[in-house]
Amino acid sequence: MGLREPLKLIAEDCGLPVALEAMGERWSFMILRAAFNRIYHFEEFQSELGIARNILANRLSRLVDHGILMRNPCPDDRRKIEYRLTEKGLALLPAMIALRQWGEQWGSGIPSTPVLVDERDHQPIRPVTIRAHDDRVLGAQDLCWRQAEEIRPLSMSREEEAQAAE
Amino acid sequence: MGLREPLKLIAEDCGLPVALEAMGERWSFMILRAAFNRIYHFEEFQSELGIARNILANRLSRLVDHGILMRNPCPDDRRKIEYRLTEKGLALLPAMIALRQWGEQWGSGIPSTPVLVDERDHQPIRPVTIRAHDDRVLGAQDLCWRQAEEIRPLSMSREEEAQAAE
DNA sequence: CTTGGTAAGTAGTGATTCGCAACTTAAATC
DNA sequence: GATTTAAGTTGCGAATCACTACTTACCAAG
Repeated sequence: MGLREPLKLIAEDCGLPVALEAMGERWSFMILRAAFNRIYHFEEFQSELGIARNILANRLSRLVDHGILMRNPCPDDRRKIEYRLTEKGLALLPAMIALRQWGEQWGSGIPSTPVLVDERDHQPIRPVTIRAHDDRVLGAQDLCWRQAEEIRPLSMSREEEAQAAE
Repeated sequence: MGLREPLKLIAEDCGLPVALEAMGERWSFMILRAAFNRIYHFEEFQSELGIARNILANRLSRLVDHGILMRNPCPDDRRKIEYRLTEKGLALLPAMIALRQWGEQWGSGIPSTPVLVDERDHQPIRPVTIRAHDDRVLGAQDLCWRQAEEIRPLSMSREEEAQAAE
């Protein structure tokens, strides 16, 4: 039977299945990207993405159910509904940018214009990387797993000590 | 007809559709995660993930086709085949970690043990963030789009100037 | 207040994919 | 030679996807 088991039940030690449960379907990330690009209404999503209407309705509902989008009826035109990113939805930006940058760099090498830049000085953003607590950039070979109990704080800064003491 | 158009044809200005074309299917990220966790063989993936065998075979082939995994017959046991991450596959680590961290933080708030730590000092890694060229952390409101031509270098370091002059 | 148009969503219909189990092939092991 | 193991492949029913057409609620013009 195609009764698909939620992915999050498979490896609960990890947040990845939880994230995929919410965002792992075919159009979810494209809808999220559109929402970041100030697309707010059903018809806008539909014409922007070319997605089938029933699928779009289903995805938007799912994203709302997962608390990634919020559904606000427009006060000025009560036919219209605005889908807006919640805080939880906005928090997906690093994941989306990381995916996007990977696609740019490794997928058929498109220079990809327009470029995403820092609004303050209009310089391109850096590639998204894994960072150690002291901001060193880490690769896959620099990482390993530890139980939470094994982690011991070493050489806190003043700020961090003050924060930890709360 | 369900003849699904590749997502990358829809918005070519962006690497996201390209990334989703390769990694957007149901099990792809779970397989990638397993590969990062030193799962290399078909039967290991199968028992680790509980995925159907035909789907697993299909996904592994697709990931190999996309250059994310490489398929190496084992010299010692010629029945066995090792699926190993390529450089392109390893480059997905930031995207995967970003997704994982989002799932941890926003999905039912699991503390998530074991924790991913820096191998050098066994301290937990930082949350993945968007960074400006000078390493400032940026949020969604700090970003905007620019044409590549509009970007002008300002205040290069010696190294960057030397690199740009090549 | 009726007609036309727009926004959002639903229903119907095939094509495709998914999930499960059983089967196949080739190589290693007993 | 017989059995076991690794890596798939095949067949089938269920779920999902995509396309089109239809519906409902609302706004706007005449």
